[in-house]
Amino acid sequence: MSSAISASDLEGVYDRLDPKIRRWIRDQGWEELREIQARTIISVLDRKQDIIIAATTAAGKTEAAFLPVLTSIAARIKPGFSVLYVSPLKALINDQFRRLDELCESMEIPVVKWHGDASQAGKKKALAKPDGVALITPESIEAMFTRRPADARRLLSSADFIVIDELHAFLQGPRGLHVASLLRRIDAMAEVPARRIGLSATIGDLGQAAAWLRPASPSTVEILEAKSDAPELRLQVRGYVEPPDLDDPDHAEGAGEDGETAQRIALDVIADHLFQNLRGSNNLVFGGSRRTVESAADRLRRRSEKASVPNEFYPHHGSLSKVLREELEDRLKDGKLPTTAICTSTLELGVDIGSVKSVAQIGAPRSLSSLRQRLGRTGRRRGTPSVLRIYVREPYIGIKSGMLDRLHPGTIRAVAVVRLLLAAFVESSGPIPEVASTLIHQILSVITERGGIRPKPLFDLLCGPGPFLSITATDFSDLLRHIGSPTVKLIEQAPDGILMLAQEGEKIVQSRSFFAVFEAADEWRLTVGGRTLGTLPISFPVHKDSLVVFAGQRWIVKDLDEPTKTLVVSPHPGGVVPRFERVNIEPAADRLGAEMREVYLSSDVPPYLDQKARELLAEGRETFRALELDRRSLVSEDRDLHVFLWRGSQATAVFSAALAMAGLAAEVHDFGVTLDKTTADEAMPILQKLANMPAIDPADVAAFVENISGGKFRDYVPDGLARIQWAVQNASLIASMPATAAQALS
DNA sequence: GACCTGCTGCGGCATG
Repeated sequence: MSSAISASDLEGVYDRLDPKIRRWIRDQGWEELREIQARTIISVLDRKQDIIIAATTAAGKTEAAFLPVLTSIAARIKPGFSVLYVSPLKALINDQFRRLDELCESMEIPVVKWHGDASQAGKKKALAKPDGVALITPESIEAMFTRRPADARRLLSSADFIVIDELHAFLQGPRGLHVASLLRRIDAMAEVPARRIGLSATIGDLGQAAAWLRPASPSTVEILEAKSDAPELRLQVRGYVEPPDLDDPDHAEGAGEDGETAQRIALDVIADHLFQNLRGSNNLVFGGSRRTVESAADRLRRRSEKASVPNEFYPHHGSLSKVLREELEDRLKDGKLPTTAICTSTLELGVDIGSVKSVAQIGAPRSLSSLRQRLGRTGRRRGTPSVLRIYVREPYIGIKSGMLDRLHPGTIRAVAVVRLLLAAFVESSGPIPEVASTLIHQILSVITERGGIRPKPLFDLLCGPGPFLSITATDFSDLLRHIGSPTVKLIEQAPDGILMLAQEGEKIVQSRSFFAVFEAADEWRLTVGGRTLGTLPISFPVHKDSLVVFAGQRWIVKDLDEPTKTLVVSPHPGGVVPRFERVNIEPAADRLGAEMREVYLSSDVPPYLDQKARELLAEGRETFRALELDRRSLVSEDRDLHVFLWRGSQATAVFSAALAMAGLAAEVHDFGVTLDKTTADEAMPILQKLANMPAIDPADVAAFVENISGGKFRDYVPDGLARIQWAVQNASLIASMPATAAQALS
């Protein structure tokens, strides 16, 4: 629900703030409140609903929320925290603490950082006299519930406001389910449930966000959207073709031979361009994978050495040690030395690194939500444009090349993504396969918190409107029976019906790693001179004298200690870029698939393409026309059959499951699916049958999905429940399958 | 042909 606030309402808003806050505002040198701030002040002070504040990164959302929230709690004397600020990142809490501490000090409102790295002293003080604002992570709330339940009630149950920062980060994935469940449990303890305020920059579907924030009554959530004047966007899409006879481009990337004699792969040429254009200013280069980040950082450092200039290019990703990452973040924020970070998605969210001159992407992105978040890092000062460069790598086309490569999907996707960016499209969130796994986590947590609980109150506490709405009472009792069975032993039931932890459950809950709903893999720790550089996957083959590229430099393994999983390394001129595992790809929305088709059908040549990208676009369109893909969807190649669907990754996966149900094994890709050793004559009757189905029972399709359950506790999820959840979450996509099959036949 | 995120309580010791 959006509310109109007239100009006359906005007058006098400033005077409604606490005098000490007004003074702080004057001290900041602010001349006026932003409109979003004024509107939030009115909503917080005059109304009672929950609020979502959707505004660009630099719009002052946090202040918008905290100025009226602090005004409203200034006179409170009730013990317990008045405000909980929940953040997905510790670093964000530290940034926020710096901004809030001074303001709150003048109001004599205590602020405490409550996360794993925060000082024990601060937490102890808050435990003794809980009051004011707590800045906390979801995992620390979980820890409080399970390790000190009495304190959790005392500290959390009387909050007036719960502020959720980076709300969009919680709309997807198991961690979002986790936070939503914790909020529900906090409400259940409270006499009066706290008002919730969600802060976010990019949200594709505000209705979805409102439903997350207040599941029982989404329509009551007030949505405050800032009309932002987006800065001028300067963008370029650059095309690169890998050299011929590159059997294994990955290996070539890893080997990093880019001397004059060796074959120069696309990344070498991209590195030249980055080196020439980014030196002298602060920039972010998003590499897409840790491997590409290390490869690019290594190349850029060597270019600096060769040119005898100080290196300005440093890698940043999740496997690098905190110290190395913070050194780079400080260097960016400080702004004294020109700095370019080559990063994965680590520098996408929140953490304060100041404004950068440009953003580059190696590889066409798939997520508009991510891309917008990344772009938000540039053009933050008034009058400065946002600068975006997308570098696309395409395989060399020879006689043996397949038609999917000849369609140059990377180039087409880059154009499609830019078109959707300009159309202000942001994807909404899709199914979450970790529902049942996360419910098991919360069942263990509540039993630990309460010491024991009967099934009915447990169901009422966790299920119903909220993250586990799709779990019925029957599903729930089936799940309890399964995890209480003698073979699983997570829980057991006393003769009086009370559920308690059993042997395995005890073990899981006692571990420190219980608090997070996501898993951490076993890793090697790389050290040099006693200093930790970061971690490598345990599967990376290492032995004494192995060479490795890491943290943007080259190393040789001097020693390895198996029990502590430590590698001692020292600098070395050679090195191989490690693989960091994983085989998934970033999901694409339905709209992106459709937009790619539009790009093929259009003859428009966007001015932001460089010469090579123009050629690749033209060649891709030529292939599209030659294959008559404007008119047909089934194309045979050798003994395989391609089915072009032009849909997103989830719809394509569901289609593949529907085909499996009909007896056809399919491989999924960006365009649709490929049927191995199948002719069009063989496939058409099956597609026809699918197209003619008046209704498909989702359960029938679910039966053919592999690896159907996800999450940390997936091994404890009964197969039947996993399939029911998949069917429920994908019901509307499944219902669209006959139409999709008919489309493929037309 | 992916990425990211988080962490208690206790004993023992040094320091102010």
